[in-house]
Amino acid sequence: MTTPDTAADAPVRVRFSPSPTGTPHVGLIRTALFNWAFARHSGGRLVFRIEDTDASRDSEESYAALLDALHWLGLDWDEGPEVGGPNGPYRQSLRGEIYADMAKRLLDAGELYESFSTNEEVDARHRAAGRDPKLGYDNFDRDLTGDQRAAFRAEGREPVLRLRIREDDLSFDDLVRGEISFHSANVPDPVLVRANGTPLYTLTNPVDDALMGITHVLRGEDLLPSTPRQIALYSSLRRIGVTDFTPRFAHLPLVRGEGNRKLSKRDPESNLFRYRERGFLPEGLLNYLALLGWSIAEDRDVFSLAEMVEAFDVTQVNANMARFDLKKAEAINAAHVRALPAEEFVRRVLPYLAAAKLLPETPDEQQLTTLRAIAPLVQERVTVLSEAVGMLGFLFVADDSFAPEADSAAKALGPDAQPVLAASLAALESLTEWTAPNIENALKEALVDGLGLKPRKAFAPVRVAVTGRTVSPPLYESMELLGADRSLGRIRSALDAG
RNA sequence: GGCCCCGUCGUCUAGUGGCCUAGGACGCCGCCCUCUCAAGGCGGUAGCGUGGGUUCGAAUCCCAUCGGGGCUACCA
Repeated sequence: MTTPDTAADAPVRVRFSPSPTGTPHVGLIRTALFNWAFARHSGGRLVFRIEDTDASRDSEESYAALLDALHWLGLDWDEGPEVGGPNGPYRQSLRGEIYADMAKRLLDAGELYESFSTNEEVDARHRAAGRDPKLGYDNFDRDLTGDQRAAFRAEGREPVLRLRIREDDLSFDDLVRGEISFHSANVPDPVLVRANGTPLYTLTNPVDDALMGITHVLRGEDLLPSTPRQIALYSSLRRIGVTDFTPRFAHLPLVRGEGNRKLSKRDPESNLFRYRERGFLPEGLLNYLALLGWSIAEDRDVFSLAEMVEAFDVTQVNANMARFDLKKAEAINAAHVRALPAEEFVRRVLPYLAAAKLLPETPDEQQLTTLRAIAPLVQERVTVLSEAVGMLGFLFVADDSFAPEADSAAKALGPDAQPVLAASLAALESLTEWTAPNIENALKEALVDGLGLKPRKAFAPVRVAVTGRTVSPPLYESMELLGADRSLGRIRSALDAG
């Protein structure tokens, strides 16, 4: 293997370098997370770089979305947009001069060459020689003479710049997969600069990694086939003195959708912000994403980011692809929701209640007190924060717009419910102290002892009358918080409706 | 087609030659608890793709085969 050595004890420098196209994808975030965890674990630095060299696909909205995503998740970076750093600018669209200069140096040194062949010509040559036309570029223009190049120019053709791959063996030792072998015969000289003079990813990515001193490249497996030509470019950059080492590579398994489906950027299932809207906790989603290819211990899968940082080791990452399983993601998230201190849960759930217009942006003390009291009861019943909206609606909705849900009413507020509601009302009206234990005793006495009903039958009508749903937080506590007047009022309404 | 990667319960995984008649988690099923739903507790379901080697011994190493995936742009 001829992989050049990495500077062995150089401090770790990793990077997250997405292209701003579309909405942030969960697979992309997993890559960001692993880079982040690797940097933090090793005490290294994380560079955040935007690879926007394709003006036709990149957008400012996507750029903003990327920043929004990382901020929300709490994944910070040491160099890059917003924080700056010694190797800026960190958007490739702003680094045109750097690439132009680098391309010139490489061209002057003979590491790049002008290529005039059209795809049709390459294709025709393959066919004429009896080769498979799908082989790709045939390195035809490598040794064009000055006269030949001038002749092409005279035809009005502008050349692309290709990398002259000199080494035969382009193998490397992948941190997650071990040795991976490529022979240059299968790696055509790649185009690095377009005919119009603008640089391609094939140039900008390795050049920036070199200029920014990146020691480890952690990225998706989809980029594995581009590694050999990048290694070749590194050799060229070393020869002209731009860098003196080649980074180590780690190709992370791809994240796929249900049923082995490809998780495309259009797929709603892949849209990070969808998880935020549903009320995933950043730490919950990140925990789940970490599980896609990595595990912290044999018998454990719920952990904090700090614990992940402590334990993360990229060489322990699994090489096979992982499917995104929403059920498990929710289960992991639910565990994080339950682990939240009650006060923190309140703080986190507030925006969701506000978005649903259940509470104002800044609730009053009365509302906060109620929310704090019910929080522990709701916390263990939701998997995502947005579920709290449906569960807490009955407490905050205005009385004149309160109405039991149709399904629930049909199930529990039929004719049979009338005597139950009447008995409940009678028992509760005589209560002097409106507390959960008293409510419980009164209802049990009236319904279970009095009417001889099974508990599960007995409380359903009351639950639906008061909370509007067959599924709610515990009934007695809910009624205590709602207050006697409102609770009794709702029972009377249900009675009248029947 | 070519090149490359991958192959343990349905899913995510532990496993780096004996600790494995394969462990955990999610899901699913049952029971317990119980005012609904959760949570919690207990139990269950289910897997080393196949065929050859190597070895006293293989989920672990090798080969083949089958299967899955990625790449194959003047996208990234």
